[in-house]
Amino acid sequence: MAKRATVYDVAQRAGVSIATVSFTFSQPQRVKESTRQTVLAAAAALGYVPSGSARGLASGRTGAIGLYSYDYLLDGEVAGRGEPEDLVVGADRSWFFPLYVDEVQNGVELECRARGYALLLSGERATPDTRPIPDVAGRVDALITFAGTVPDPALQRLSERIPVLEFSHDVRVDRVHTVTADNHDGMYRLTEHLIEEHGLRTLVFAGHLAAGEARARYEGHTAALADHGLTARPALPSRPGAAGSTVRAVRALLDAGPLPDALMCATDQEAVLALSILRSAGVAVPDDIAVTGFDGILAGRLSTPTLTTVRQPMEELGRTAVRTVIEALQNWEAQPSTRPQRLRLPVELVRRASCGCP
Amino acid sequence: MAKRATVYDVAQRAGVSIATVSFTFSQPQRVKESTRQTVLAAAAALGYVPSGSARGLASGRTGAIGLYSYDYLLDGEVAGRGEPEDLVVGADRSWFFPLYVDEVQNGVELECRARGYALLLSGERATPDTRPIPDVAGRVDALITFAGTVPDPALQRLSERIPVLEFSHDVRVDRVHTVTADNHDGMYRLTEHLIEEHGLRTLVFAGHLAAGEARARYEGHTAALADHGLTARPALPSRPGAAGSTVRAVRALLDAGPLPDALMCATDQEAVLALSILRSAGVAVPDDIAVTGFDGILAGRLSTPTLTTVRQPMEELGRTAVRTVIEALQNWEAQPSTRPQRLRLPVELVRRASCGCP
DNA sequence: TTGAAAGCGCTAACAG
DNA sequence: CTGTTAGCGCTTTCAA
Repeated sequence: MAKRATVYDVAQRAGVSIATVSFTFSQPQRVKESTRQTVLAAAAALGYVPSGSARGLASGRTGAIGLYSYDYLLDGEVAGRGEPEDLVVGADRSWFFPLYVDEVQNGVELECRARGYALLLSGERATPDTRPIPDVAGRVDALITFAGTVPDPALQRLSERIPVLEFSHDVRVDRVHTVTADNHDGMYRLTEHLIEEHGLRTLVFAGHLAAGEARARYEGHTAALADHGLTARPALPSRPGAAGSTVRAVRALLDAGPLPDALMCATDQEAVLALSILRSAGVAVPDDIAVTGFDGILAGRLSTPTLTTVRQPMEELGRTAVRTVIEALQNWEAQPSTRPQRLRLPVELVRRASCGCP
Repeated sequence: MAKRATVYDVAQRAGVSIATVSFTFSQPQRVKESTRQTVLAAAAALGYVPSGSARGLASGRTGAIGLYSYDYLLDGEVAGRGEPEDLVVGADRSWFFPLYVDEVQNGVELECRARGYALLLSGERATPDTRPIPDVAGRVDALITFAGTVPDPALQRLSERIPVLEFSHDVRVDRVHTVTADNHDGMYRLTEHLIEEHGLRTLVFAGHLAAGEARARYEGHTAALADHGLTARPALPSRPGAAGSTVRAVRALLDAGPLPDALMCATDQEAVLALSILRSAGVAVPDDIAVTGFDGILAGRLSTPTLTTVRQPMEELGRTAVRTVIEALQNWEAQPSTRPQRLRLPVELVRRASCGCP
């Protein structure tokens, strides 16, 4: 409770100047051993805790990297209106935890830890009564964001001040680094697998094409179909996290007459939901219809049947992002004109039961 | 790249004082509408991003809560020496992700988000070349730690400066709030379940009794045994995260002659590992021996057989912690003498296959 | 409603 | 090796 001790208090108690106190902590070797011990003792006695704010202000560096992510409570369809089918299928976050973003975030955490940076987590708020983007941006040395969480103009501005990286397929802002998985290739191979190994012919894609990743996946899907002389159907609109939209997509499929051979979802989250909806509709997967996902989240291993999917190197995506911004940070003063990185990591096909594989 | 804009730049461009700029952001209603617009326009034009450090220094608040957790690379036995059995059983973190700490952290994140706080993540480092504890402590308004990550004297000191909460069973530092699950009760009931429902008699506990949680679990275990007229055996030393220790514990069991009826592990992490070790030794679970865990992590649902355990309300533990420190923060100035919270959340028995339940 | 001015606690030249 | 001295950018009285 006592007023927190400052460098001045420590300096006074140790009988030295505040500069010496500062050096004792920041550049120990610059201070004579005996002096250092005195200072350390004084600091300990006073319960001195250096102020991160003051340090950041004076040095111009915070030692933290920011991660800006989604608002998980965003899904008004589930939390708010509560459509019956949402409740039935258990569409809440905990049902799927850890999600794609959680695993990527885990990679970010691990790499920050390894590199000695603290990680400042923030994100969209359901109630936009605050302005958290500048809030977090002003407190970190570099910023990492998930696609779609920060508007382009804001990203643009921020990227002029600090290194900014977005997990996204698209390149929309000049100076922003991007890291993504090979969405096109993954979906191409998965589609090809269904066609060649399982002899499926009528394949339907469901996803939210406004998102760059999903669009790339759809393009991989249509490319594979074309290469095998098949024609693509238009994508069914469905959005991960908006259970209602996925329910409607699946229902549309059920109502449209004979089922296609396969339903290829843009994400595992949607696919697992689809599995659950199909089952409660009495449709057998994979016998009546094959279902696939994309991402490789744990929920796909726990589903019935287990989910065939494309696994992204989630942890590695996170680690790569951190490495990239730290590198950018080091070049920041030196060569401001360094080109932003545009990284694409390889993915892996995961054959499980939902496509008909054993 | 341009030197980042400050209040001075914005003030100059808007033709007002820096105080007005500050007010525009912090207390909009105090500024005339037209002035505010002018300031906002100037800020936007300059790409102004308020400095969190300066703000924190001046206001004395950071708007962030710190979470200090384990170093996941800590396990030298796995990463370093690489005992063969560690490699065999796949003892790395990703095998178990998300761990107990991850799910608790998730709750912390969610609640911080909901309450408008940013979350600063930090933790022990394998290489202790830095001093991250004060580092993070100096940058946040309140600190949450996992038991055992911060030495008591440090906790003591920090708790005199900011609200501190530890996820721990023990109360070792006066002013530190604690949140924990009911370890004793959970293990008591689990032990009772094995005795009453499955008729088991010789039960062995494995865990790291130096940890308060594990000790409480062991005590619940012995209490249940005593209440049923059975005698407890000494606990086998095993530590979660230190695969080698668990391997040795299980091996000791195998070498000691006839197997006991059950192996009750202090954590799921150890139990899942035990399952894997027993299987490779040709021992059938639960037929030859029952195995149980504690925590309720996802890995226990994926194991073969699935793991009977006690589930802690992990997300809720995290959320409760955040609520508690925020409340403490609000009382901080008002009534410094507020007693620290000592919370204990209820747990739930989860019957799965590894104890012999269907 | 706005401005002037005094810090907040620390770092980093620059002297000595 | 240590001390002096400017700030770092913002918040916050207190006046006007």
